[in-house]
Amino acid sequence: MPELPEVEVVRVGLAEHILDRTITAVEVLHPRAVRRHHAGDGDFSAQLLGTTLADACRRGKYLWLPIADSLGGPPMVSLLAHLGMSGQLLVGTRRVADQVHLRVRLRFADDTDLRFVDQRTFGGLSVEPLTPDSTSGHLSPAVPEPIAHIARDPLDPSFDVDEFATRLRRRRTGIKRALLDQGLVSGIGNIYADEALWRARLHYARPTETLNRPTIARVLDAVAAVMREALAQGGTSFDRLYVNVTGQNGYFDRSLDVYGREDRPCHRCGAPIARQPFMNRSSYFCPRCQPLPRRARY
DNA sequence: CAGCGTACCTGTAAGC
DNA sequence: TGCTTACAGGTACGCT
Repeated sequence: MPELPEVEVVRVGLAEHILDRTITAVEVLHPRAVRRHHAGDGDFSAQLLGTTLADACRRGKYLWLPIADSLGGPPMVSLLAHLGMSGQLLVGTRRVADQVHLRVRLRFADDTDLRFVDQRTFGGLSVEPLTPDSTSGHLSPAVPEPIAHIARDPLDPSFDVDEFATRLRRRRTGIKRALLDQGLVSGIGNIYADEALWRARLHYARPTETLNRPTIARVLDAVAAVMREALAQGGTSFDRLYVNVTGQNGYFDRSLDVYGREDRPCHRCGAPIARQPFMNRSSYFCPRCQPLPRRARY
């Protein structure tokens, strides 16, 4: 469930299903799933056992669940999750059979459980200290230490457009590479980058230093709009790897304008959508609506 | 040090 | 049919 809308669908599901329940067992079935927890899987389990998860938070593609403080103060640590390319967080019960790629399970006192299922094991869980937020904005809730460098995402009310524009124009790269840089703006992945650039009519290799303020605002508006629309449809699911906490898939794949539509007609002008290799993957775009700039940065 | 290429995994689908 | 290759929603690390 990789990009922001899909992760937000999961966050909402976690908030509805697993908060304020005592964790009675922690099972790490694949050590790679907790490789970011440097103290090891024994410590990972020990830090969670007997606690409750107080909230479900997200920035970009990262999720975290603050652990209720035993003395009643504000949480000091949190369970941090990243879904990588194929991770799922599923709410189940004792009677649900183990998934093939089940990596970690937290059991709760009421017979429900939270399962981290991940085919490719690029995702993972860890327990991390919470630290005051260093990014811009008036509200400064705590964030897990390893994601302190992750920028705010376009759906964050404290996202600072001016700061983003300044930093973007200092870059010497193409617009798509910049949009995928989670330290500059978070939550955007390969699907929504291509969809937003199509909406903003910009080629993915357009040099960032050539973008003026109105154009940058247009790109950000396109990103936010496509993400809100995707969220309303439960996210994008090409296959059963991408589902919410109860195993339901999203429907935004039907609304995609360019991603995965090579050789099919552009929804605006009818020209065949092009696909080009990009960062070991693909970029999809309309060669007529999004012409190659005179100078290009890939 | 910013920017870019590659490695990390497993599975599916297409090509021969 | 079976083997090989290309590709997949992401990030981290090493090299230049």
